[in-house]
Amino acid sequence: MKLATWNVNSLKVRLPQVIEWLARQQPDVLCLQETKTEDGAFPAIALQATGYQCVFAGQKTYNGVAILSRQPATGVAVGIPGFPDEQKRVIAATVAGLRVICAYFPNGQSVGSDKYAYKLAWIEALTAWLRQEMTGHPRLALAGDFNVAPEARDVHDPAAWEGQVLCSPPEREAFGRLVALGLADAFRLFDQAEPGYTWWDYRMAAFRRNLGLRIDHILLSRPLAETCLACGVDRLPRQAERPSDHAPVVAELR
DNA sequence: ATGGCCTGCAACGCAGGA
Repeated sequence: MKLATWNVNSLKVRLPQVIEWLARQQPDVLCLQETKTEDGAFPAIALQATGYQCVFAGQKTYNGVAILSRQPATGVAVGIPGFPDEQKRVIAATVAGLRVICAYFPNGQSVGSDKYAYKLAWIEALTAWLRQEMTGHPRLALAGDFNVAPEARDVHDPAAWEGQVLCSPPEREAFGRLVALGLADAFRLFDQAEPGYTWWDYRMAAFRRNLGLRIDHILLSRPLAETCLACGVDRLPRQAERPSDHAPVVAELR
């Protein structure tokens, strides 16, 4: 079972790359973020033609999440219960006995901003909900763009990023509370030869210089972590023409 | 040199991303 997550930064622009990537990687489940596509315009037919079913929750211009899967998705839920939010950032579904939560965490813009406060409140609400969700779904995966680099080693220049948004102590503590629910960062289950950056700025030739951050993650509940065989970042799509600024993260489960 | 790029919307520049 292969589980993946990819912030595509517009599904409309990236659809050919997504289809190509599905054919090459053949994941069982792919979580997408920043589809920026209203539900009526979601390319479900084109994706079905590649052998994937889709559940999605989108809006115009911003945000938007989807779960693509070979097997049918059941128990589909959109948003965080009890946290009213116009922004389409969460979709959950059960696929082949796996509870998959696909999430696009708020960016937070800058420390101390309104968007930053929203980000922290959003993560807190997600955490409270997942605490409940995990009791009913022991085999649970939280995959997506967390917009948090958990540790200094997840940042190409920790000194420059110190205290900045994506790296600030409150964000990292919020990430820690999520992990403390009993979730494991799949990438860190293994000794990694690479830093595992998943995002590089479009500017400054950041990808070529590997000036990246590891902000996209797959967190696994303990029963799932025990079955995890590998986890890594596929940098290939970041080298494409008109790439997303994020690369996919892939976890292999037994 | 704190800006450089990309996307969508709708307008010929803006917000937002990270």
